[in-house]
Amino acid sequence: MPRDSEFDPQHFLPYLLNQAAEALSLEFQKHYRGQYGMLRTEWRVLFHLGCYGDMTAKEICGQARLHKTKVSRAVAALQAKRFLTRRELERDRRHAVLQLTAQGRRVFADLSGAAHAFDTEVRASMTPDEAEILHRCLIRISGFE
Amino acid sequence: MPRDSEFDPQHFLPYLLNQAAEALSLEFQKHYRGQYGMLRTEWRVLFHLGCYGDMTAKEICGQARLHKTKVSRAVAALQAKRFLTRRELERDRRHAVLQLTAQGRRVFADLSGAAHAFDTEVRASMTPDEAEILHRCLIRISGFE
DNA sequence: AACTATTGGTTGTAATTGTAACTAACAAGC
DNA sequence: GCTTGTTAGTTACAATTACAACCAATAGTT
Repeated sequence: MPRDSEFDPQHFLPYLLNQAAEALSLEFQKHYRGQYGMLRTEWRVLFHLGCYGDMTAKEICGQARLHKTKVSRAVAALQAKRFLTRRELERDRRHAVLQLTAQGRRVFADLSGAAHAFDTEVRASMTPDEAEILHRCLIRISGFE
Repeated sequence: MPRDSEFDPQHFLPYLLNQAAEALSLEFQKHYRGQYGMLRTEWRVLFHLGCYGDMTAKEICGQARLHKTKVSRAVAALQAKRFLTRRELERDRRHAVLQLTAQGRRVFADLSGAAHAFDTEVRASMTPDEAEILHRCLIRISGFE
């Protein structure tokens, strides 16, 4: 019996958002973890490289809003799995452009297909209007503007 | 330059949700972490106890959807901080009812006030309609029904 | 060139979390 | 009473993450 039905965890946005995010992430994990033994950050890095093309670790940090140590370790893991290669730039050897291998691209194709299907399924529980508003709110909250 | 503007991380719900949840959680952390040295799970447990009254760890697990080990550790930490006490039930000594101390209630009052203000501020970036739809979608996604 | 600052990225270590195995209390069947 | 099964909660250990210190390459200054 709630003492204060006006404001409880169910109405606190950070909390609710966390619950929802957790629920979906746990569900989708099966695909990248079960099939390819990847961690969440690895999947994200792969997703970014597949969607936006070759880029450096730094660029991924910015785009995906991931800390550089997380990206660094994810890249090392993806490289160990032969999903990507790194090519140092001649003009500045601090940078290394990351590039999916043929195998990496196959994995990306598989997972992004699964992601699309998953996304479609989740959206099936909403009207198009709701989906659009949800998207708009989330973008705004994330601070992408 | 996106290769496939139809489907990218920005349109994948688990991803977007994660970004949004992360952004808000990081922001609100300041309150419970900075002021009271609490961890996220500790804040959640405190929040639940404050909102719903005394209950056992098991009940918190169900309500807050937290694993029992997380709750166990959070309770130990909150107890060490003198924010709650545990009272074993006579009829079944496996259960222990958790109860906020006077100090715990003060902390709860402070933090739930901050939470309310924070929530109000976030909602200020949306129309009431948007807020309501967002809430509905998140509840649905979280699987609370 | 030599000196300092900055940048891209890595690594070490401590803190946190997840998983599974465990303990203690109770319940049910015999 | 003695097994066997369940349940509430804890603990041990492995996996993951965060934070800070670090290294190497480059840029800027003198």
